[in-house]
Amino acid sequence: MSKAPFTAVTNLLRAHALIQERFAGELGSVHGLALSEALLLMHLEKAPLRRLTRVDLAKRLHASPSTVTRMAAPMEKIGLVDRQSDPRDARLAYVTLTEAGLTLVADVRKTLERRSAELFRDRWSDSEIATLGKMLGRLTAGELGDLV
Amino acid sequence: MSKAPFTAVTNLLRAHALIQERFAGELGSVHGLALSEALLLMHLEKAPLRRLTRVDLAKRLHASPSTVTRMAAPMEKIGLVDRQSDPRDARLAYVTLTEAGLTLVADVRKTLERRSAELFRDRWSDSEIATLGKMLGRLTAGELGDLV
DNA sequence: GAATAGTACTTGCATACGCAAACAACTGTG
DNA sequence: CACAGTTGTTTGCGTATGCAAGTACTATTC
Repeated sequence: MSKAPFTAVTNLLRAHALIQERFAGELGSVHGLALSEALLLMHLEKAPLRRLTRVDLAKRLHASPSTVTRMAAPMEKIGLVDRQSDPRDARLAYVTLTEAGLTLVADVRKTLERRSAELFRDRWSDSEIATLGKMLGRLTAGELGDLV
Repeated sequence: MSKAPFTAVTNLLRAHALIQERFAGELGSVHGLALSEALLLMHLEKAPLRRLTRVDLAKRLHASPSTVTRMAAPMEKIGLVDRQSDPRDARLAYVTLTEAGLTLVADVRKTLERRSAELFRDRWSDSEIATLGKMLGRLTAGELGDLV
């Protein structure tokens, strides 16, 4: 009965907290966004027609639909996203990326990519980083919404 | 300019969400605890004298001292932890693990270890799990408070 | 030893979030 | 077509959390 799985899980929890700390500050001060808002924009960027319904967004963000509704409201107010309805299904309310949102998300992505690289800057080889990414990806295989 | 670091980070965020989902439910229904409360108890279990000040706990939990204060209150009410003051420094208010807390945390640990093992059950060799744990540990090297 | 600076804890306030309920619209079955 | 069940969205409510300010105590500096 090894404790390796438990070690991996607790270390993952700590690594997650580290990422939150390192990323949230710059994201907020430079782009005025929370990490969760940045993720929302990046999911839209990757989606066909650059739009997703609230429930699809919720699945990708691992959040509840109500959270997405409330996150989208202020982002719509400042013009990063827009609301579209579907002529076939009047229940659907797409969150769509605006031009301003598209511009911002490109910058945000650059910030996040740079911070991610800094996270591994010391003592990590390229192949180690790739291995880590693949292993973590295997844990969540089958989920939708890749951001890269 | 590779995107491997960014891939690793986003996959880690997803893996974290997966763990939250998988662990929170059973932890709540079986032991009546939130994951954060379980982590608090496990940190106390590992600490010398099985006690920590609120700021030390906050560092280990990556939370604010006020959060620890508010987390400890109900756990003190149900007898899992106790409050001790330091005769040398009257500012300090240790959170100490009670006997009941010690008993509970042993069960909680078993639950978490079992769930952790299940997370890797398919398609993971022992050495892969160990490698993943070591890599994640390297990211947070230098932090205090190992839970294993 | 008195003043200043730093540390530990608590509390008021604002924010973020999930759940459950309400509502609207779609789907399928008879 | 009618009606029951399902799905998408919103909103009310309770909870969790961080920040900033306040309080109490300790450490430092002169």
